[in-house]
Amino acid sequence: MTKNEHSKRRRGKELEHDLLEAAWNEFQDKGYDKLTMEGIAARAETTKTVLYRRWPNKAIILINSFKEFGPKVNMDPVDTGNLRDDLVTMMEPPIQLFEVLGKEAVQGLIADQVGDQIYGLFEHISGDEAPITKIITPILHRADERGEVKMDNMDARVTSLPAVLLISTVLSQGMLTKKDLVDIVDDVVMPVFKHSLDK
Amino acid sequence: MTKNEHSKRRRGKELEHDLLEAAWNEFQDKGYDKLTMEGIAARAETTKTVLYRRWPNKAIILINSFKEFGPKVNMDPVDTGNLRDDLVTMMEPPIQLFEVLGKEAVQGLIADQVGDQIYGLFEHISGDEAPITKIITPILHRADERGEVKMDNMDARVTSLPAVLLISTVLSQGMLTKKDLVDIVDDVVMPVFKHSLDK
DNA sequence: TTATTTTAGATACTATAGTCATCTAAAATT
DNA sequence: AATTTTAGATGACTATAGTATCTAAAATAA
Repeated sequence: MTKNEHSKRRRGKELEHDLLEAAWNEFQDKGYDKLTMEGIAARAETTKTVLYRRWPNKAIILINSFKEFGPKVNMDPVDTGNLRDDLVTMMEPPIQLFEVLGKEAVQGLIADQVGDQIYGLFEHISGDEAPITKIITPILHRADERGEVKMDNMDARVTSLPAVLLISTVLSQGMLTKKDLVDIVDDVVMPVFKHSLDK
Repeated sequence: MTKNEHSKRRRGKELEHDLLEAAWNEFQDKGYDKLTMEGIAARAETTKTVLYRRWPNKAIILINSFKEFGPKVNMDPVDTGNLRDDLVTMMEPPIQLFEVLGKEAVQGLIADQVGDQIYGLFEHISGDEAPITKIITPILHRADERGEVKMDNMDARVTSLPAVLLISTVLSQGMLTKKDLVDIVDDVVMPVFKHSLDK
């Protein structure tokens, strides 16, 4: 044994905690592009093998470390009384996320194919459903009761539209502002959702 | 000189042609995931540096080799007389593209950040405009003249919607069928485009 | 307490991306 | 024909991802 001579060998939850903490600190110091498996392992005083045993790549590690060590982003259930404002409100937390993680990381995460897990960063969501589905479903239910939409006529392509447009905005602009949200909702999402009434 | 003893040193267009041909053949043999810069260079009897001098990565090389050596996908200007059918027709060529390149390659190209160049595969498009813009603009002009839309009220987010939805469908399903096109147009794009009339 | 099982840790390895310095052939210019 | 310029050829190099294998510590079962 060459390094770490005095410390006990860590295991299980304790080790996992230390690994994710190292990943989070490494990300803060280096940024997403310079975040490497080697770097994380070195900071945690272990080796890549230990990381790969748990997570398949740095995108997944960062997501998990964010859940443990990142700032808590408030994602309370929304109920403004009308669909349009519910949607805008629902889409605000990702802005905070971009502020915390930065453009480079968010684009990196999307490029690394974990864009659809971005909503999963806000809370622990159980089951196999996409996080966006879990969040939008109660909003649409209430809108349906008020007669604003007809859920029976809305499929996954339609209900996932807010997430799809958030992601494509970030990819094309490297940015996400409040105005983007409002435009997405007013110019695209609302017309599509309303269309569910005339079928 | 160790290899290639008998052939003249190639240059300029001739060399570029050979490199792209090697890339296309290599892609046909190995598939996108196993396509490597080394492999392409070896097949062209040269080295990676020669490739990197021209193109930054394998995604861009494949796109360029497709333009030279891939099958020609018909992308005639569309004019069915109504917006809805123009849109569906406009979106059909990508299906052929997926048939030729395969799921792995298309997802790879999108992951490698060149998804927005997919429409550029159908023809030589000049200028800095996104290819999708060039294709959809005349369609929207005619629709505007017929009173089906109001172009003044449509921004880039709206006009790029067909391309965004094609890409997100491929990413989420790894597939693109005629039914997808029809649903995209009828359930999403048309309601959004029509909405430009009431502002 | 001892034997067994599990899993962390260390080392070495392969594959690929991408860069760099240098050499040299071929084209362009004088 | 001689010289200069351009750009292709080459091998070496670094960085990182990801894997395979072996050793040893900790947990557990006996």
